[in-house]
Amino acid sequence: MGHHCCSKQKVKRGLWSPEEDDKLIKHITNHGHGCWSSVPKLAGLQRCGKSCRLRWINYLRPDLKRGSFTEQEENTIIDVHRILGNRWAQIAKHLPGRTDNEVKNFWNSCIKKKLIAQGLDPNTHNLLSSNQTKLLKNNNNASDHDSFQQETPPFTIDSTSSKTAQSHLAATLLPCVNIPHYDQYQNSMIVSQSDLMALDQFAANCSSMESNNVMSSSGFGTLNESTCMWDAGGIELPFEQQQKAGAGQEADHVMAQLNSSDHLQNEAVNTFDSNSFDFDFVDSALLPSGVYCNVNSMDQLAWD
DNA sequence: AAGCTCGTCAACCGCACCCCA
DNA sequence: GTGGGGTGCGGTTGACGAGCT
Repeated sequence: MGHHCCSKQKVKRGLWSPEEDDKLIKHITNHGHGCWSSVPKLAGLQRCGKSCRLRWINYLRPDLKRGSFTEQEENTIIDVHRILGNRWAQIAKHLPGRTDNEVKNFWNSCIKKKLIAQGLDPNTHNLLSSNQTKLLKNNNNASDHDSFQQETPPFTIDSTSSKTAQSHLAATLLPCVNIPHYDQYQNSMIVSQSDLMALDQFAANCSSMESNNVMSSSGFGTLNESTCMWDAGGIELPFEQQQKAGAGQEADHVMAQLNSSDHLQNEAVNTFDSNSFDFDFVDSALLPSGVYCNVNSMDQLAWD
């Protein structure tokens, strides 16, 4: 079945020969691609326009970067994917010289496995249960864990969410504070049962939040879905609790940032169970990766 | 050496969107 | 408003090579 753009003509399919590449390069160099459907005829190729376009974009374009992905590129992909999901073209825009196809292949063949190996759901970036991890390792296929995605929609929790959705925040919190540079922190991601319970309690207490609060690689934030922009300090932690936990200067800085937005603070403070949350854990989990203090390119992204 | 399995990646397919007549 | 052509995008396929038995 050919493309509608070339259904009337006899077209060649499959791998491109060097001669075909030459013809396409010469044509586009001399004339530009213009209307892709007319390129094969003008370039003397027995291909459809769509195939020419793909070949040019994914392989022949002069500004393409070759070689394997760098660690920095890998981290960027993970960070952007956490926010955008499988929007490969958007992700590729943050990696100069890389194509959506390249990013997608790299994700499916490499990153996905790494995340699963670390017990993270590659779709949601949430911490997987041991059962889910086993399942994903056995069936390393995106379609196999769609069910997880449906049960745990990524990163969103709002005032209308069910208790299940709210407690999803707890599951979201853990991986998000560690993922950003998972290769650096994978060995330090030690989470006790009591921490998990405390987080769950924290999530349960956040029942009156407004808007959609999400976790970014840069820490707590609020994603305005209509604008796709981040607001700082979407989730507020009570100041006295940080003090009680003995958080130091960095925590002060954090709280100063958080307190600058009192949007949710009062409700969070009012509903927070001061005895059930381990701030030492939050402190140790957040601050080492500089999640509050560094406003990096990922923040800029949300935003785009 | 031959056959098999698995991973990678180029290419294809089908759908959605945009633009224009 | 609408239909058709062109384009972009994400999911999927299949060829190919490396490693293993």
